[in-house]
Amino acid sequence: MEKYIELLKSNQIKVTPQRLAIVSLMDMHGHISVREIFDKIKANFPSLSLATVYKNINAMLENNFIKELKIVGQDAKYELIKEAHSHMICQKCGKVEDIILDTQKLAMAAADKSAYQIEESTVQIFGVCPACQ
Amino acid sequence: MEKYIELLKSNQIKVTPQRLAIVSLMDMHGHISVREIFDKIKANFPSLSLATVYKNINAMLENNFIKELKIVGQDAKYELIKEAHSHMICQKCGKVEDIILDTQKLAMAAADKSAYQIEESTVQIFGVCPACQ
DNA sequence: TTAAATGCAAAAAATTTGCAGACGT
DNA sequence: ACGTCTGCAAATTTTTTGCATTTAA
Repeated sequence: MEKYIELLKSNQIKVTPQRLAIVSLMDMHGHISVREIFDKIKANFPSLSLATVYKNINAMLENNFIKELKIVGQDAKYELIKEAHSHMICQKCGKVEDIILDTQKLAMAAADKSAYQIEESTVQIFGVCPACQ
Repeated sequence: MEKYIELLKSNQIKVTPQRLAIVSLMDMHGHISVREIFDKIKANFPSLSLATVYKNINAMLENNFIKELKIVGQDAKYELIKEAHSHMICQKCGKVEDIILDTQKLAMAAADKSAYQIEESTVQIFGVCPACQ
C-alpha cells in the first residue's frame, strides 16, 4: 500500500481509501473498466459509490495520472501512466496485454506522409492469445 | 446514389432511404459519429428516428460492412470497410484522417514477442494537423 | 405477399451533477 | 480548521427494446 500512497502523493492527489483501492486495482490488473473497478472494490468496501469512481477516474485523467484505453467491442479501460507501450488484445477472451513495440518508424513514416506534427501513437494488435488457440 | 444502392445490395442489406443516407454520409464524411449521422440526416429527413440509426449501425457492424473507430476523447465513429489503413488524429481540432502506413513489421514484431496468432492491427497517430499548427 | 425495417415510446444503461456530511492534511 | 472527497439521489445522456405500422423486394 505504501507504494500507492507515495504514487498518489507524488501526483498531488489526496490519499483516500477509495483512491488507494482504485490505484492498486489498476496497478495489479493492468487495464480495468469502471464497472470492474466498482464491482471489485464494492465487494470489500460496500459503501463505495459509483459516482466516486467516475469522479476519481475523471480527475485522474485530467491530472494525466492514468490513461484511457478504448478497444473496439470492449468497455473503456484505464491504466496507470507508465512507459510507452502497445496493446495486444485477444479476440476470443478479450484479454489485454502490454507489449513493447518500436513505433518510431511508423511515426516517422506518418510524419513524412503528412504535414502533421506527430505527438504520439497508439497501437493495438488483435489476435488470439496462446490460451485461446 | 446508384453507387450506394449497389454497395448495400452487394452486402445483402435491404435498401432503404435511411440506410442510403447513412451510407452516403459515411462515405463522404469518412468517419462519423451516431450523433452527427442523426443530426445531419434529420435536417433533411425529419421523420428519422435515433433508434433507426442505432439499429442500422449495429446491424452493419455485425455484417462487417462498417467498422467502429474508438478514439480517446471522442465519441465512437464509424467508417465503411475499405482497404486497411491507419488514422491520424489532430489533437487540436479532433479531425480524423486516413493514412496508409505499413504495419506489417509491427505485426511481425508482435508475433515474435508474443505467442499470439496475429489477425490485425490498429494504429492511431496523434498530432497537430497543418491547419491547426 | 411477406419478412424485414421504421418510428415511437418506454426501458435500461452509462455518466454527470449538486449537495450535505465526513475526512485528509 | 479548511478545503476537498464521498455517497446519495436526482438529472442527463446514451443505447436498447418492444411493438404497431410501413415498406422493399
